[in-house]
Amino acid sequence: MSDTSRAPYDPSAHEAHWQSAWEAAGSFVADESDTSRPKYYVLEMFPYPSGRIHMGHVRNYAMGDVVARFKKAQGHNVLHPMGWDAFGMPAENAAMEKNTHPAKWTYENIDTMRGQLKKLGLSIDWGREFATCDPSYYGHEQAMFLDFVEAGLVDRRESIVNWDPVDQTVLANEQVIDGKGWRSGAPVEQKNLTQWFLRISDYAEELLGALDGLDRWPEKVRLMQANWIGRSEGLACRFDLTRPVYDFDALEVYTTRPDTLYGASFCAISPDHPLAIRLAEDHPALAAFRADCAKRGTSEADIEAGEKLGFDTGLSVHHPLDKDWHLPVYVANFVLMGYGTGAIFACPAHDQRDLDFALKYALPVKTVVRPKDTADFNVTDTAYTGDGVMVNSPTLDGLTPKAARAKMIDRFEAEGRGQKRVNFRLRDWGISRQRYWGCPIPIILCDACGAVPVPRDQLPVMLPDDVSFERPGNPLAHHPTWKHTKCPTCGGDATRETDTFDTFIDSSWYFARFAGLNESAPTDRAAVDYWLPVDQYIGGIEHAILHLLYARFYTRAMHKTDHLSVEEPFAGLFTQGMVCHETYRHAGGWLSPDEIIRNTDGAVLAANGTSPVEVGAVEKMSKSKKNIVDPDDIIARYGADTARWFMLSDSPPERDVQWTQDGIEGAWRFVQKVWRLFDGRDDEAFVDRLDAPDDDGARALYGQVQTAIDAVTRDLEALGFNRAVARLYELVNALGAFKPVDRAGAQCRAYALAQLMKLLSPMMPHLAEAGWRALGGDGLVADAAWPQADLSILSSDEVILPVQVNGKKRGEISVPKDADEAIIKELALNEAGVKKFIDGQELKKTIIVPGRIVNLVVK
RNA sequence: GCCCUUGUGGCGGAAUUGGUAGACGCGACGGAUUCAAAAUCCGUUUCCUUCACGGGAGUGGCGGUUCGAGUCCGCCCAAGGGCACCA
Repeated sequence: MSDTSRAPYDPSAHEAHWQSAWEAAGSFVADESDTSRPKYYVLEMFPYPSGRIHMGHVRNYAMGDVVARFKKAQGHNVLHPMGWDAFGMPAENAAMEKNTHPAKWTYENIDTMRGQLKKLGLSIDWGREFATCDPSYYGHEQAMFLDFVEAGLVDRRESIVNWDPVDQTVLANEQVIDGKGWRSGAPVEQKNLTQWFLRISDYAEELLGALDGLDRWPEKVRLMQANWIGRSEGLACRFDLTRPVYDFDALEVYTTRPDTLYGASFCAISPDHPLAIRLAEDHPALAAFRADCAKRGTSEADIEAGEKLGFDTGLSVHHPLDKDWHLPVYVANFVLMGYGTGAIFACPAHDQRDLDFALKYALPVKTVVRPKDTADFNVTDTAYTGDGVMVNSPTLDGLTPKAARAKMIDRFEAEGRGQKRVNFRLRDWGISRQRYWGCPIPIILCDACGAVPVPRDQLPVMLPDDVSFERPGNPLAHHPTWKHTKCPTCGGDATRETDTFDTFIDSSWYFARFAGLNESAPTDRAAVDYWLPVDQYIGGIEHAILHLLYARFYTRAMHKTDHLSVEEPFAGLFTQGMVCHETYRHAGGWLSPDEIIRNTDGAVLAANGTSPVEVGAVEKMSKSKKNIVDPDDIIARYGADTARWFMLSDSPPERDVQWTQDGIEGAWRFVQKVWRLFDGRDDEAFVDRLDAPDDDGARALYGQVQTAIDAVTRDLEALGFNRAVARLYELVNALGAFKPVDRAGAQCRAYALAQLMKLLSPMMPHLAEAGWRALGGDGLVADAAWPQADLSILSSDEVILPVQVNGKKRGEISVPKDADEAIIKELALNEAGVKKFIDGQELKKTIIVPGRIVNLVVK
């Protein structure tokens, strides 16, 4: 063995080399015409081109890359594409702040970020890259929208939006801060605009029911979607007004608790209910109340947790089951117009919101459900919402609430005074955005003909380049010529729709476009039929509801319009956690990690001075807190493999991970440790297959290799990257400790190293290639097959069984694998440590779990 | 307010799903190597008790089921997430 200690591993000398080698070999080019292998589609949520990649991207794409490389090694035909979710507000904000064009800003960012991603060594088929702001993408999106219009999937109607009167723009909820526009500071108005909607609510039942089939989705995401869809069953019925006002003679009420009708106390309508609006015209006090409600938050959390406020209209309604029972009608801030009918009857005893309201306005509280096994029960300050027995309710007493609900619905239906109704919380998807940097809605508005689709041969409707962001409002609407056109139907003067699509539309079908870049249609049918559904989709939990639900709906819409044949886009979903970092703060504000110094005594100081720094909470990396580590800096210093390895180690992938300097240094040391395994072993030939050696030491190493292959395979199968990392540490430690004493030992070591490189390759692809080359392996390890574990060697003839006395471990015995229970019992009773604890006591029971454990129960 | 998730050493976390709690990594401590340092290598490291052998306790808290509970059940506490135009 020659003494050929190598230089430390220098990633910059290797990584670019292997990246070009993969590219030259076409290792990651997906080929849908290859039917010899099962397909596997791995997709990570494509990034918004915000400027530079961040550690969250590194983590997300490292995980996806491990899956892609692992599946390829296992013999799958893998599709692993990448593109850009390139439309959206940040580009317009940049245009306003930096006086640059959104397209220029976006495409420059894409160039930067593509370069950064390539440096990570991801196994991506870059030949399929596109950005959603490419006309070649959004043109197809427009065509598909027209298909949706023809298929009856689209509506145009009025809807209320948050309107910033100064910026002349619609605001997202998150842009409304304390009722004011985030940029202008002007009080936000509620404005009615005519907008386009996709009829996702038609699919509510279907989208809910199909969740059950998504068995490779996190339970949490399925639950969030189910709650979002919010299916409920209830009764829709009329409460007649005791005296009609204007043209209202009744309230249409929806309730999920018809069983509690005899506990009714009052009725309440939403501040946005037509009756409330009409009444407010004649009653200034009510108008003021409505204005007050509009200023408060509209989110469910705001409403539920906030103070319940009401306005007594002075009107009353007949109780539907008792003409002489009159209930007062309030306008109440906790009743939502967008849900049900915007009018409720309230049973305070069995709904906390109603109870809060009733106590505040001194309205009656009548208990109609009592818990089982309680005789005397009356609600005072906590509503009772549990199961139980009906009381104080003629015809219902003694029934369960569930049975009472059914009985009431039957009765109302039989008497023709109401119907059972299934209601959903899910509302139609408003897709109009009054913004420039999005896909233009391909519609022409004509005074004579209404909304007319742009003729197909005029697609795509391109965004104009020459726009100005100096005036507030939508640049498309201000453009001197863009919107003026002729009506395709009547030929008269008409204007284009100046709204653009919600960018969630762009991300609702990009996975289908990746399957094949068809120039003449949105999808390449053969390609989408082959590749879809996505086998493993990976992204942030923040997309649990909207993006994933919209994509599920959109896939169904594409199915209906014959653009693809699946209904569910993502067969497997994984949501990874965030990358967090400590925060640092001193007198001058937040400091970034490279602006601080840690003294040997642990004190933290600002780098350019001695001012003490307060170490704050570990939080998601964000620009505002400056707790960011730039992937480029890390790659330059440690290389992509080290960065990837650290992002995969330590924390379970679904949980948040904390970035630490110690952690990245640990990963770096591991890289070097693996590289040192190759020191002084350049004489031995490449060994990829080996029978179990006879020599004890080599045999043990061989066994450890098999254990590692088996464990890493199962860990990667289950996306347990952190566990796979731990297994590889063990194998490397074993290899480091192994000193071959003869030729057979050296061969076993060469064999172990080759298997290690294959196991390491999905996570540290560059180092694995360098090691594979050092071993003299054929071709690229990226193209090598995944190893198969030979587990037969691990089954030894003797097993070690722990022995418990009364459930506490007191010793161990080594027994033949197929020993019968009498022998095991005999050995266990005589084990020295065990004996002490059973001496002089009566053995009451012996539990022997074969191959697992022995438990002796004494008295 | 409603719905959900998570609580294991100094830290990140393992634990074949009811069977030896603390794998693996980080940190810390001790040692080897070195003129010295870095790097590397070898140990120790849940807590309490004991000179030691050993013993006791222990997976947020309190109960329960079981021969056996981190794992299952009930109640409680704490932290985090979601609850309709950010992507």
